[in-house]
Amino acid sequence: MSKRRITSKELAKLAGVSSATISRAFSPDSRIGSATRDRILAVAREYGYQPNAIARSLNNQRSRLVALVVNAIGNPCEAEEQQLLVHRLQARQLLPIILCCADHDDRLQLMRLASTYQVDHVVVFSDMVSMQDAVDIFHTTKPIIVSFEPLENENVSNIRIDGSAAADEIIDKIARDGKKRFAYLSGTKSSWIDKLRRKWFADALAKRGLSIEAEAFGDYSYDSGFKEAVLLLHRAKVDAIICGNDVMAIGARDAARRVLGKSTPTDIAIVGQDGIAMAAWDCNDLTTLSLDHVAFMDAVVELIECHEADLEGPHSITLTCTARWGSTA
Amino acid sequence: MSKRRITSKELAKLAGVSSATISRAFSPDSRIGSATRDRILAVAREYGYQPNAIARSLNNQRSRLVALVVNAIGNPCEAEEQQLLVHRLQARQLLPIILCCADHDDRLQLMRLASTYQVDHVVVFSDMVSMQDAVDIFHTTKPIIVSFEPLENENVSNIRIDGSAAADEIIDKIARDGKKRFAYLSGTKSSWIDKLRRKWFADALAKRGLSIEAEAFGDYSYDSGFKEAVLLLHRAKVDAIICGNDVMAIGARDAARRVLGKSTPTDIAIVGQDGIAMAAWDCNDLTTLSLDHVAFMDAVVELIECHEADLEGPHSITLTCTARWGSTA
DNA sequence: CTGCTTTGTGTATACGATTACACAAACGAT
DNA sequence: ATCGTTTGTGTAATCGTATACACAAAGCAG
Repeated sequence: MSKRRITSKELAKLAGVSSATISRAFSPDSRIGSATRDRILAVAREYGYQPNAIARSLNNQRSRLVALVVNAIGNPCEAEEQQLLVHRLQARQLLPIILCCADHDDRLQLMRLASTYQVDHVVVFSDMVSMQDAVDIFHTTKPIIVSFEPLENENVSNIRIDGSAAADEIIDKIARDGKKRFAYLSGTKSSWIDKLRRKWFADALAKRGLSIEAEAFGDYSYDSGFKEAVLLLHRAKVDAIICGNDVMAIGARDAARRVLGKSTPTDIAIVGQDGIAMAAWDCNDLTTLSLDHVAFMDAVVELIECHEADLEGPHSITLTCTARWGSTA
Repeated sequence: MSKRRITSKELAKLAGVSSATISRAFSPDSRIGSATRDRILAVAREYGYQPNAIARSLNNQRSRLVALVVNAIGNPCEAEEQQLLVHRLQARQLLPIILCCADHDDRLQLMRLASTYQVDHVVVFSDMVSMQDAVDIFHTTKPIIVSFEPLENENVSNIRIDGSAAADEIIDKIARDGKKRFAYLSGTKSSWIDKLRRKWFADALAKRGLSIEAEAFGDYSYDSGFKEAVLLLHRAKVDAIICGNDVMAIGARDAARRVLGKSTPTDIAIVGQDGIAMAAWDCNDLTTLSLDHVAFMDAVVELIECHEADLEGPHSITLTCTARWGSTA
């Protein structure tokens, strides 16, 4: 029943040493006799002693906490990456704090709250947060922010994603299949990453004298993909829809199939983005502009390690997307 | 550039008051003149001062950190719940630390690490961790553990889930449709929750003189559902498969369709469990034993609030599952 | 055996907030 | 005008650890 946790001072008494020695027993490279250390660790185990990380953080000025700013946990498009990152952080004895919020103001509030916990690193996945906000809120703790916005800021490291070649490849195939009228279904109205993705495809189309003829905005969810596709297909005669992510693409395909009775890729081509595992499921088999999530999260960890090692300045990594061919385009 | 965060003592000097007064300005119900408070808050905003949560936690003995022990983030079956819970925690100014690990030993290590951060609450979703382990590791901090294991322990609050009625309903329908030979595809070999779910269906079958004739074990993933279903259908002539979760059910359905050329529900009935959003997608339309995730997470929060309010003793809540009817059974 | 370095340990302080206690000023009632 | 209460603020201790510094013991070279 909630007995108070034993402190180093109390353990010191029990082990007949000073509290400083207790601390040293738990620090790998500190001057301490190996006999003393072994004895202390034994007594510690006996009494269930573990150094208090909160107190250590206060003293150290390092919390080993990492804030992860995300749009959503539930959406598979992000969840896969989050899972990979969380595992990698944990392997380094870093604990992830998830900041997840749909509403913009709440998100800033949340980031302010997390910043009071003196997080060592901040990973901003959410493209709704501007780099400037993130820098402002976290500037005092440790100013590395891993993000994907191509903004040059001395305190921000970022990862850039280039999908132009893969988008070109995909558009090439679809155009050669005879499709002529393209629609783009965005995930959000305001995010820059959505605009970037759209540009990859718009450029690929322009190269072939084509263009985005119809457009709609969803919220990265299946339901929005379904609904917007229905509306889109009713108001415009398009034979290809490029979607902002895979989940919306699945929704759009279901809409085309079910509501309009069209089949892919004969009647209409559907393209997703992200390359999540679900896209490759037999029932989906989506053609999608795919990002290597493992490489992506490795890059995030690389940036974090640069920061842990106190390497100065911003760092930048660029990743290239590839096309995953399915039966929808 | 990583300027040190300003402290209350420094701000005190700037505002011409003592650090105690600074602290009071940030504590809602403390004796402080409203003029002083306003002035301090203004100066604080100007210098970007925010009380250091780590220091406060050390003094308070309350970290406002919550450990969430989960099997996976990436699996949609859990992710939806996690998302709901994270939102609810954040609304209460509680920050969630995710502990996510497939491997059993790592998980215990991770829990030990989190416990050194003096988390206020622990929510154990992962059914691979025994209550005893959780109680042992977290007994010193705050001993409330919200879990689903029906174990009576004075320091553990739990949520029980009853799906027996819904399972009965589902089996009834399938049996009336003429299906006679049932298989059960488990999510894990060792978890008690999986055994519980299996029992609901086994009991419903027994009531009708039927039984589980074939069995297989997966890992809650699509791929394992697909693979195990193929093996299962090759070695046993079954016409219904009950799956440990929805994702495996989708895998099993794809296997039956694609590899065996069977269609649902005519040739074979497939049943999932969880009732995730994806199960209702047009392309899946799964029949599933569904749990109300909102009610579920509300229950978790209710237990946490009991604990925040220092209500003594363990608390227990029971939730009932319902059947969601789709086109797969 | 002397002087110097290394090793192991204790003492005391810092980390940045909260809060019990003390006390002065202001206020109200008689 | 006096006493008692309330209000606002400062002082100092506390939370649990890490570490700079001091110092004794031990090891070693000459």
